[in-house]
Amino acid sequence: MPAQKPPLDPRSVINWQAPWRLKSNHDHPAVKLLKISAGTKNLKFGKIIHAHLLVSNQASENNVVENNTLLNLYAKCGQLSGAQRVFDGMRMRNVVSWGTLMAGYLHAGFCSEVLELSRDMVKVDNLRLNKYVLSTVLSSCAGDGLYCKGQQCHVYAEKSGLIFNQHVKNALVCMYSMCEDVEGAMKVFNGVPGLDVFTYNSLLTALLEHGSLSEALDVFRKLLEADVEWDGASYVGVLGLCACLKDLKLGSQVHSRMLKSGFNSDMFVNCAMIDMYGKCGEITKARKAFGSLKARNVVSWTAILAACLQNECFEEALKLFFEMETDGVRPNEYTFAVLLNSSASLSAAAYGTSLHAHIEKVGYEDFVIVGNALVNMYSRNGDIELAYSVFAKMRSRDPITWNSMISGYSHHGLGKEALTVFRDMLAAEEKPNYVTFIGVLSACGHLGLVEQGFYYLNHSMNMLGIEPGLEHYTCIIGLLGKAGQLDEAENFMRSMPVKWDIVAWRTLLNACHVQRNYRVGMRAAEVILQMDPNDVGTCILLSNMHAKFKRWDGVVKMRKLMRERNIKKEPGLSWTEIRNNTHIFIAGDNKHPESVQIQKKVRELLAEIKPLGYVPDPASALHDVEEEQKVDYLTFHSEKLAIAYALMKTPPNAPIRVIKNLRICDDCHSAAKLISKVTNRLIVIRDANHFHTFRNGICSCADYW
DNA sequence: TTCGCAAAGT
Repeated sequence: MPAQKPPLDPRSVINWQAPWRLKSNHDHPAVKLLKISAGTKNLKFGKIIHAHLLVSNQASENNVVENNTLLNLYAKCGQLSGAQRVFDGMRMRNVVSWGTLMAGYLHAGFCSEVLELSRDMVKVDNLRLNKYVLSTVLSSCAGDGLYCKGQQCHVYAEKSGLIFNQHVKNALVCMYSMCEDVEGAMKVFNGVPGLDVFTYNSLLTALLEHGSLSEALDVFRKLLEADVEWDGASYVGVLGLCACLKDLKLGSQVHSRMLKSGFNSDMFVNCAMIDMYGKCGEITKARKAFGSLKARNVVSWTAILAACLQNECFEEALKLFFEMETDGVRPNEYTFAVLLNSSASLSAAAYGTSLHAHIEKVGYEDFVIVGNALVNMYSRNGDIELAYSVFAKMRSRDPITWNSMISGYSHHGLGKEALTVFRDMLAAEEKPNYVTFIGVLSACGHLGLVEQGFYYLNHSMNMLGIEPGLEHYTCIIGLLGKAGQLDEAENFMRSMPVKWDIVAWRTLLNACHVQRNYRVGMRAAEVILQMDPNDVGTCILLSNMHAKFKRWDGVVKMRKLMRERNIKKEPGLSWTEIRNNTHIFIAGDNKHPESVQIQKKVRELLAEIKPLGYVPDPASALHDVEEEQKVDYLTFHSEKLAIAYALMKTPPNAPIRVIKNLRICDDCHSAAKLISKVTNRLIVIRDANHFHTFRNGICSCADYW
């Protein structure tokens, strides 16, 4: 029976007149058209062909190739039920039929169904996995994080020799990367010869995502040696590497390579370029890259916003945000996350709050990254209660959400609350990571839980396969120091095969300062000054310590040393936000228009707290100011001025929030405690390291900071 | 019949 002429575009190159003359099924015009429909995802057109086959009685449940093509059409177009119907109706099936259906499920995100199908394929039709099916199964393992299944596939790939197939190898590398087994991924990468650009790209991207920078650099070097041609994804990956390394030189080289190879109009590559320049501190070049874009989308706008904020061009960022909206590009969750995070590092509390309102108005509050950024913003702005209320309301959370809350509580000295959230995290079956334990260990520090801290370090982390790092060990120093076990802390440092940095030794020195252990403190200071003879913080702490022990010769010696080496401390600065305006105070400052009233207010406050036991601490005298300044320095430390001003300008009962660039000194700390009592105000001071929440005469840090 | 890429962060 001759084929009917279907209602088709006459320009079609297919010969409809004489299909019977064609020998192979593969060349059947209907099959060809179905392939075209699938390739262009044109379901409507494909359905017409399908209907035609049915009407003209050409459709046959025995024609495997034709049915596979049909199956592929529905699978590609995301019509899983249609694909499944075709599959179920086939009397004869081959590996391709199974593979096509599985690819459909994979694409729609039904990874476990893919694994089920692969089992059925072996069991029901007694077929073996080929390179296509194995790749699809591996991708499903990657998508669902099914590490063990993925490893079984690896064994099968080795045994069957399919591992030498490019796609299988790429899928394996990808599986290991997605299951966070960097070593496994690198093993396949290094062990099997013959890599293509996809392998490099997917491995590089995955390594960057997991922060394995040295391995990423390794892969990058091999990519250069391999002399394979880069595609867009290679540029994106390599630029991402430059951004993480903050390697401007390498980034510029990649830029010129990109210009030569004609990838300069690729949107993805250009966004990565803006990001790279932003992260490398080259805001001018980031701006230039953004300016030369032919089209802008929400990603490129967000990238330039982030670049501005990272480089502290705050006003420009606000201007750009406005421009973006007038340009008709709507901000999305990433844009809001960028803005929130910068208002957190700025501690622009009022801006953060107004952003929150805006976000709720446009309905972006349910995105995890936005929730995370809100938790972070409120916590960093000193409002841990609001941070928690956002956290509690979040519908979905990721490890960052939990970590932000745990470390937020820890920074605020709320160890008990931090550990409660940690327990909730475990109960929610979220896997803690490297960062989680930094927060957990510092919470143990606040609570003085030495044994528990060591248990987390030695057992819990080990069980979870998390290798402790310098930050964890430094938490342990803090933990021992806080518990007053300074000799133990020092022994721990001297016996562990850890490359301690200045921060770790300063943690010990600080503990000695608080616990008044002159002996260990001097030894710690000696080590630090060997590492960096000009470490300002240590010189000051050391001189304070001498003063505490009334070793005035030591104080004089330190002062002399600092003068000789021209070690200048940063001037003490405090700021507070009142009705959207930020007021900055410098110790002993009389340039503020209301400085007379402010100083009067400070004197009043100090007189008020004197009966409660406030005694000026001479050891703190030089904390906030240079020695040469002939001011009543103790009285007019910057945080005292800020507190006094906030008390003058805010309604009774309103909490007071102050940020200070240095550590708060003993004197201001005890004054703030008593002021919170006599004025019945909540006072939150964020200093260089901690949050101090003063309430009714007590500080959240329990006088240890 | 299969795969990878951009903006946020603790």
